[in-house]
Amino acid sequence: MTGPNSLTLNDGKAGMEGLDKERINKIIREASKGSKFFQHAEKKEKELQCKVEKMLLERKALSDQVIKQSEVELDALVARLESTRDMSRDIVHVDMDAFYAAVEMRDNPALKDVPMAVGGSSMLSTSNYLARRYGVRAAMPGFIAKKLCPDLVIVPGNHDKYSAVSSQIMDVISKYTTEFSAMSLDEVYCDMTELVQNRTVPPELCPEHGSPETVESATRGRSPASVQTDSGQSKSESKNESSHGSSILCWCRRENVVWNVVAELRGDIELATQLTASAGLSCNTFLAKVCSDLNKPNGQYLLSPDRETVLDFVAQLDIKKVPGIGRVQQAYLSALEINKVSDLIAQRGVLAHLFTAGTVQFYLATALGLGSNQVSSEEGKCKSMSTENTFTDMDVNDENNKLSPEIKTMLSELSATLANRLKAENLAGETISIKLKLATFEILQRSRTQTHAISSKEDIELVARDLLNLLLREKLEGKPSGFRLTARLLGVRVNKF
DNA sequence: GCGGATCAC
DNA sequence: TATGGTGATCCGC
Repeated sequence: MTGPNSLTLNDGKAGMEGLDKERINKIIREASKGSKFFQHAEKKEKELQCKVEKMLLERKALSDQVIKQSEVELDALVARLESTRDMSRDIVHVDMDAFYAAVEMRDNPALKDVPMAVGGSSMLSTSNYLARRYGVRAAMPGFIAKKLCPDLVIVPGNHDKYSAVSSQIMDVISKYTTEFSAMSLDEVYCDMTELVQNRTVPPELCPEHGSPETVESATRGRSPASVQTDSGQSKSESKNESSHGSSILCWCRRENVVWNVVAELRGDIELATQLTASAGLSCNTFLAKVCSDLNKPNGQYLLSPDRETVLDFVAQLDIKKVPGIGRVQQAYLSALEINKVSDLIAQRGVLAHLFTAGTVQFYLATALGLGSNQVSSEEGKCKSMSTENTFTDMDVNDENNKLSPEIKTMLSELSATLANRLKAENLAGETISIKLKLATFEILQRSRTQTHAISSKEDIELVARDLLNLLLREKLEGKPSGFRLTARLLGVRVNKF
């Protein structure tokens, strides 16, 4: 009933189907119990439950009539959103399979047949598929992972190496299209539209310009053997199901081409890196991303650029697979018995009263299968830069309630690091923020906007120290003398470049 | 503009 | 023993 939280397994990742969640969650809770992290997570969980219950009360107060009224109003928005639908682009989401773990397995064959993860005892970056069978996954502390899987091998990460491999991957992709953008070292959106168009035979020259049957068999005939045996091929057969009429045959042709282009791209990535990638092929980034997960690992899935096909696809989609819907949204939605994307449309009249206009619009766009269809553009410039560090618990104030020397040293180091990074990109910003995570895991942030942009270590440190002083004074208000504010993380950020 | 929250990777 | 770092965005003041 209650949604996932920081103390339960998030099994949304590929390779984690059919696990014994009960048992795994018990072990996770057992390992966490009593810790400050656990207490904080429990507190947050209770707060969320309260908000959910408050929302349910609001829901109860809504009359059928007022809901109906909103439905009608929202139908205008749905129509407006529908009018923006553009299925003309071939957007591909390429996602490396268990990237960091795969690199380590490639370079050390002894790791190939054992459950392993990359990271340390306090945090894992990723795990291989064997480890996922035990519930071991990214963002899980290593010591808990060890309880779930005592034989787990944890290898320290090597970011420089992953970065170098990532460059190789980008090089391969750039041979296909210049329109791509990397979301991380292992995840890229590509726009293959031009390439597909250049490779597509015009319909009048297409020899299979006959029945959908003909095209279907021709599709198979032209596919290289490696593609036919691809784990995604069986799913892809549905791509021609809704083909009617000659204009649709054109689409089939386009789908066939993009399918083969992406299979070729994945093959080239594997040749260059000995690592496998999965891909989602669709007409916008939202759908492509969802699709890239469906035939993981080492597979691809194509969703036809056909309105009915897209609507059917998103309707049955699990709400937690939607990028942008995290554990909190999921808690709200599941309390409303919204578990599939189709439920969003069915309950649109309710949503209108419980969420902001922006959120409702996002939900409706999602239910229509709409999303961005440009991958690069959109101001690739960064808008903020930050540096933060977690350390063993540290007093923020000294016996005179001034900033402790340790915290001042930390602030100085962070300011220097940030100033160097800013300098490397020739950036300077007007707004300075500090972030403090207390030993209780509570997070506090303070910021100030200057009248001019700054970038030097000294300037940043001066403002940041002032902010930290103000925060300390605020937090010591009404506290007995001898009270110590204890922190586990300090961060500095610059923005408004 | 600010501070808290949420989300992704 | 032990629960990350970076960047973006949104909401309600």
